[in-house]
Amino acid sequence: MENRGMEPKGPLNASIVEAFDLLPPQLQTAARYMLDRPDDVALLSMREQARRAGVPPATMTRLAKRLGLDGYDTVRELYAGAVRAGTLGFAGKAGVQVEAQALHGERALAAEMATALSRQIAALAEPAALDRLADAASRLHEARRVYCLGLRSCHAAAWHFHYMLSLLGDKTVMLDDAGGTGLDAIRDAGKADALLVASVEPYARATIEAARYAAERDVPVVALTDSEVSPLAQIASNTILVATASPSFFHTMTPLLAVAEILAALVAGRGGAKALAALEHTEAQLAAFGVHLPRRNGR
Amino acid sequence: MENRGMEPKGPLNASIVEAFDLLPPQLQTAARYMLDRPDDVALLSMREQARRAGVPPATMTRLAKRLGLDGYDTVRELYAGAVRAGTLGFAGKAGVQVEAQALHGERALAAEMATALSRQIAALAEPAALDRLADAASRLHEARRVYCLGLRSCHAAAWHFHYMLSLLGDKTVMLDDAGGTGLDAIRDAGKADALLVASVEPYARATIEAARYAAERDVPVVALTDSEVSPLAQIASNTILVATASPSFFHTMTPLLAVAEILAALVAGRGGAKALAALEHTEAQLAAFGVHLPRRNGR
DNA sequence: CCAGATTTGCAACAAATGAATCCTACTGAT
DNA sequence: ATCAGTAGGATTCATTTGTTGCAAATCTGG
Repeated sequence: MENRGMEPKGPLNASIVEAFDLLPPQLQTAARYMLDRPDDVALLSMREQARRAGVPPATMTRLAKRLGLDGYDTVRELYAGAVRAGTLGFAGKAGVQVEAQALHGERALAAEMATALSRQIAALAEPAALDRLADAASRLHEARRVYCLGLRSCHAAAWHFHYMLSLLGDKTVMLDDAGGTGLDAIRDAGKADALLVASVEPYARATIEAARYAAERDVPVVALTDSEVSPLAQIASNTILVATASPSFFHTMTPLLAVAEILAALVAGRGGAKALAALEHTEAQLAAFGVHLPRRNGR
Repeated sequence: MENRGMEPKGPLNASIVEAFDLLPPQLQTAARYMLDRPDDVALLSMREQARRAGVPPATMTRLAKRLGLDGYDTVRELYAGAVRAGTLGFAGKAGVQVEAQALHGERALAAEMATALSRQIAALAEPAALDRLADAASRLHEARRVYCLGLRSCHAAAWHFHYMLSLLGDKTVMLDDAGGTGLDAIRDAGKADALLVASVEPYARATIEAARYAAERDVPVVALTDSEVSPLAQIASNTILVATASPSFFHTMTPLLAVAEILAALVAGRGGAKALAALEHTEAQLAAFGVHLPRRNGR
């Protein structure tokens, strides 16, 4: 993040991209950082950027020279100029832009979807929503095990939540229908566990039934759903509401995923240093398996 | 610490104006400079600002303390934050909220994540991004079949794209590693097909290799990735960039899902009435199977 | 496998930064 | 006229900054 954005145009992006392939690995990570967070380049000291990029300070200087500039100060002046000119500005304008300049057809739809999503997600920062998120995170944190359930359109969010927490340990269990075994694993859930369940209209019967089953067994149910009066909301002990309306004729699941990610982050945050250690352990394991392409440094 | 939603410029403007009359002359010139050039406050060193304002450096420090802050570094951090968020206006409202009403700990993190996501997604409405989305949609629409690939953290987005389009017919094929069969199905892809592939840092080796394989066979590759210089971007014929930065220590996949949804909507839109008919057909089938709860369900 | 070139990290450096201190100049009330 | 009390400037100090030199590590071609 930071900010940074979908297409963070830095003044040097062109040069960087062009030279990138011929750059040695460390310089690539530095270059990459500059591409990813142009506002940092303008606002932070060089050493601080080096710290965040995970390279020694010298690398930043070397990169600057490699790009044909005098030193890193020159780089920063360039990016500062872009900030002043508003070239770096991400969105914001976009919202206005969409309404002002008449976009037509496909582009208009895409732009409308993007701005709609943006608003819906921004709504999650409202105090009421924050309270619900914090409460839910607390429930999930206290649970011995968290069962994750989401079918059909809600599968992506539930699965992703499970995936994120699985990086920190084996606290979560994904409930899915693979192999026709149904959602049997929910039978193991007890009072000390919790069920994270996502469902939006039209509510999948299997989802609701599983949630009901869990609730009857006094398993705390954390529901991600689309309405205060959804069948899930009535079962659940915690409910988080997400918007699903969209300019297209599909429902959107993006706010749902956003909530899933925020919840996962909060739960992980409660884990504190232990969670971080677990994450590093996982990463080390993955690295040992060669799952990922080599990345010349961490962070 | 009052905050009215949308001050035109600096985050301290209100405090400054309020205190201005009671300020000694030299501090006033310093204060005026801060009011006039908020950009400089964020981008220049304190001494440099003092130089330009025509006051000794000490004055700037004194002004900062006079405003109730620790020192001038604090001032600059504030203005830097405003540049990151404020210059763009729009969802920044919530961001201001975070700073204004002292949110602490968990809620603050949640709020920051939400606003960051909101901004990252809003960035998708920028013209450059819209172009890329439209081009990619065109590619996918023309393809006979669309193979969808995303492993690990990118699985959710790839799967959801597949799911959405699967509601409209069987044009898409999901490539996953289930059952250890690997990504073999990609072998069936040909020139007339397309591969939609998502991968962000750290790039999963299998994903990149599969994409490379496809590209070598002249299968058009539409890449959803996080950087212009990601290994995917170099392979792909179409690239769409998404932000993954997040205040939490996880990468966020929400913008990725947003792109997936927008793409699916665009592709569906190109299908026109036929797509809609297919959707209704699917829904009828699902209803026949009793997959969903009856719609009128409340209370 | 090795020589040669390149890349990389560390330590050192001078220059700058932001803040603290000291001291003079000024104010206004008595 | 005196004398607090503040303002403002210069000086100083401990940090931090951006850069460079050098040696170890790494890669490359023969």
